Amino acid sequence: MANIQEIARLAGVSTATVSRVINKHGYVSDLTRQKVLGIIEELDYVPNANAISLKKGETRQIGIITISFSPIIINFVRAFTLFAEKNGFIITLFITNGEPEKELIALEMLKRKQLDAIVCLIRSNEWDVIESYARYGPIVIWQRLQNKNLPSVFMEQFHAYWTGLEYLHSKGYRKILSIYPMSKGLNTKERIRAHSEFVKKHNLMAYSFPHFEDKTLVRDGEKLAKWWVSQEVRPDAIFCANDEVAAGLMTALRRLGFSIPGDLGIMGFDNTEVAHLLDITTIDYPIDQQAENAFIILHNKLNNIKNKLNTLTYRLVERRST
Amino acid sequence: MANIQEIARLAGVSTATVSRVINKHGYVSDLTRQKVLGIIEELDYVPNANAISLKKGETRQIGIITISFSPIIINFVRAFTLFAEKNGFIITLFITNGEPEKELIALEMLKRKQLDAIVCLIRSNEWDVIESYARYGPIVIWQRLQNKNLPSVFMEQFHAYWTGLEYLHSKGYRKILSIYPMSKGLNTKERIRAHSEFVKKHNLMAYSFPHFEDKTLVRDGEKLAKWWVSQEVRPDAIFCANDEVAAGLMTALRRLGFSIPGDLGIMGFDNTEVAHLLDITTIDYPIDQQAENAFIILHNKLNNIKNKLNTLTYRLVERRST
DNA sequence: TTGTACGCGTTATCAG
DNA sequence: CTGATAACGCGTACAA
Repeated sequence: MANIQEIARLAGVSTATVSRVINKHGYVSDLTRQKVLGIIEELDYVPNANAISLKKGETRQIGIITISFSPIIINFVRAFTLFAEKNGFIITLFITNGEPEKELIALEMLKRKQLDAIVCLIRSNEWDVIESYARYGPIVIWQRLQNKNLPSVFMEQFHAYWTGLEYLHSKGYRKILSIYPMSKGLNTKERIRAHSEFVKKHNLMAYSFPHFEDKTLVRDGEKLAKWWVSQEVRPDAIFCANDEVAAGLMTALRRLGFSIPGDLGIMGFDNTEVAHLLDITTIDYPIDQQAENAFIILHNKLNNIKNKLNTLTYRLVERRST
Repeated sequence: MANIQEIARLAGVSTATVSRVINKHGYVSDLTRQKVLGIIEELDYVPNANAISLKKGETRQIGIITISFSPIIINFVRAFTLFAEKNGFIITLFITNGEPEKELIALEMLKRKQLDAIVCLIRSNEWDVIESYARYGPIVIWQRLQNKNLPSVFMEQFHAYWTGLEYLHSKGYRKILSIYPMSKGLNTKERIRAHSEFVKKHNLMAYSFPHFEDKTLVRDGEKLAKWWVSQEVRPDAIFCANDEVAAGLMTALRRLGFSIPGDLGIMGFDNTEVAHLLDITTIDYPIDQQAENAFIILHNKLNNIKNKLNTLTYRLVERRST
């Protein structure tokens, strides 16, 4: 396959000139530029990416690690990809299925200079393992974490959750059940804290329900519907871990003939598409801006600059499920 | 960061020796090997992947292109990744969302030598565009296609589908409705052909239903349930485009109080996990072997060898939905 | 405006 | 068993 030297030879110029034409650096006369471009066209020449990477010490590839896909993850990836591509980066996806070795492949690629940076959405290895790779290139985390080597774009959820609870209270709900996402996550802890302080503040200790954690799927919501139906004393509102759970819960109950919000108030979290579709009250959680922040952090580290991050703000979106 | 020269200097040997130690080529005395390995360990050295790629003219990275995820695609990717990793390749996923430019990113990476080969599961560009990249490296296709530059691992579906239909007939079903997957696909055409010949053979022209295409999701199956309920003259069996549609259909109908297979026989296709889970009769479609074949084809082309492909065989899996 | 020459980090050939 | 050294293909001072 043709290389830069062949182009140079055929165009009757030096490789430096060809390089200048390709990269639009420095001065090249129009005549030689045309000449060179002609040959490039003719030979269908493209620069060898590996040579460039070796020379520049960067691949302009960023890896994104996740265990699997959920709507909010897809949104994050989509948004991040947009920003990255605008800046000439390519995204490589690593779906680990929870296997630590798969995650290590990405981490090793960072170490071996095949990746310039990594975004870790949902990890499979212990934090200290991931942290040990931070010296090889910037790694940004999505989950909440306090670690000076692993910046995180998490958004504090206590107040957002509190806002949701207060809203439900203002609508007259008193027997409120909270459904929590991943049990190991700090966000879950924050929500639990918000809920228990809320219960204390309004003196709602009397209404206690089982503790539901690790509920993040539509199916979880559907199962929840069965549970709700089977209860003697039912919650009058359920604040779901995310919009998917809320959607599963709502559709399952309606299918069984119950009325939402007549029989039960339902609230989601994240404001993903399904919440819009099914008219579910939810908390808008600015995932696009988190993705942009993730990119800005990496970009800053890569270029030793200090562009400002977006300040993230949640927002209650009132719809017709409450 | 440390490079091979520094290791050589510190170990008091030449870079050639260090390279030999790393790659386990040729002869190195135990003593110097230990010495070199010690320094490598000490400096936490890893070879720079870009330099190796440049030198060897290969990256040992294979790209997989798909529009999005479905269970069967996930299975393919999982299986392919297994074979690839066993042979020292890394997989990069390109999820295009149907945008041709995203697909072009992968294709361009092949051209620029960042990818050694590509598997195209579901394309977004026209075939001739994809074909024009075949000169830069092996590309294997999943969908059915006749093209000498683009080998395909598709599996002929006419007989498999025919087998399914004959099975339904043997169980006494006469009013059989077929649901088809992607309308543009050749597989759909094959299935339509099988169905119409089947109808002719058994003289079932009297029972005709609307034509359903592009049904591949659980949701599609659920909608189908509504349609079925609303009909005056109902099919007595539905041969679904895949297991997901079958699953959606079955669960929705059971939820409405119908009995499967009492009121309706349901048959899936692919034999993915959900068919096992819900006990759905289906056609086992050996996706793992297709994935392995895809890898074998690429591997053969890359190394100019001729390993044999698996011969693919479908199989009817009788369960309790018919 | 253009060319020369070196270095990026490896592997592999050839000589010792 | 080990060491020089020439590629691999490109970008870029520095010189002209």
